[in-house]
Amino acid sequence: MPELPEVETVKNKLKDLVLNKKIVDIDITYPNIIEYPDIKIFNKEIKNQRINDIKRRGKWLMFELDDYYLLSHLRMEGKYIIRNKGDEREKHEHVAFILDDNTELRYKDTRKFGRMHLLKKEDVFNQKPLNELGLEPFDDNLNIEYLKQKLKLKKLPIKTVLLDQSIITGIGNIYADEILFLSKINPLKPSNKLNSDEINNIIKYTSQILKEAIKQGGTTIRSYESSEGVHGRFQQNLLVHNRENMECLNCKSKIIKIKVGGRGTYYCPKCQK
DNA sequence: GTGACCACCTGGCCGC
DNA sequence: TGCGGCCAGGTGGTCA
Repeated sequence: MPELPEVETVKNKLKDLVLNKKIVDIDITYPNIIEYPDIKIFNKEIKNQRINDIKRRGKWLMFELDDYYLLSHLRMEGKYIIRNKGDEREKHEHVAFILDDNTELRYKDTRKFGRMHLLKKEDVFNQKPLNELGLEPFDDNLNIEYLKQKLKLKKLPIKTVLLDQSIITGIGNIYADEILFLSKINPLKPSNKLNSDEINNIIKYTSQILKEAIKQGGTTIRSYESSEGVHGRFQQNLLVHNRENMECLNCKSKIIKIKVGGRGTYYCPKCQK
């Protein structure tokens, strides 16, 4: 499932492939992917827009066009692929952006969870979905005062709160487990019970883990791979996630799996009291 | 305002 | 071997 490092990897890969190309046509076979605006307007407005840059905010890919930003969230299994114009459409390829060099940028999403928005450039940061996002993990403003303020009213388990994109954006289920393991915090601990050292550790390890994951090209787990079939290597670095019944790399206890807020959560009961 | 629950989806896995 | 049911999970919507 693409989290921040995977989206960053996709962004960098796509920049090599589609920058400065013009979208001359579009073919959408699963309209629900288009969240905003109405699909007829989307179809009309995106034509003849050039892809001038690709950015990222949290888990959102931002294609900077002439007049608009095309925002794309990959959710669980979304990926982008380049094909030649007219190549047979493969299963699960729901959107084809036909480019001016006789290639097509295709959005493929097995589970159809991904969503796209087309927003006027001047509006993009002050309307949904970007205006609801919290700080980037590498933002200098992500400090103990900020996080303490955000956590003090939250009684929910810290694992659940780490997944709240309005506080820190970009953390998903895999990296939340890893951050809490390194921070030696039990995922069930109520957020408002964390002390300053624990909050500091979360800030420190969030940045450290995500930076390392970006360096490794993200994590390839289950069905996720980035565009063009690129596999991330960070899964080799995972300390607890997906390691149920295996030995803790720190204390040799058994890693256990529980549900927190409905999410599969892995942790070491001895290291994370 | 907060928190719990559900829907969206499909493929993989497990038990029978 | 084939079938049915459960599970995976990011996000938004609804309801208490």
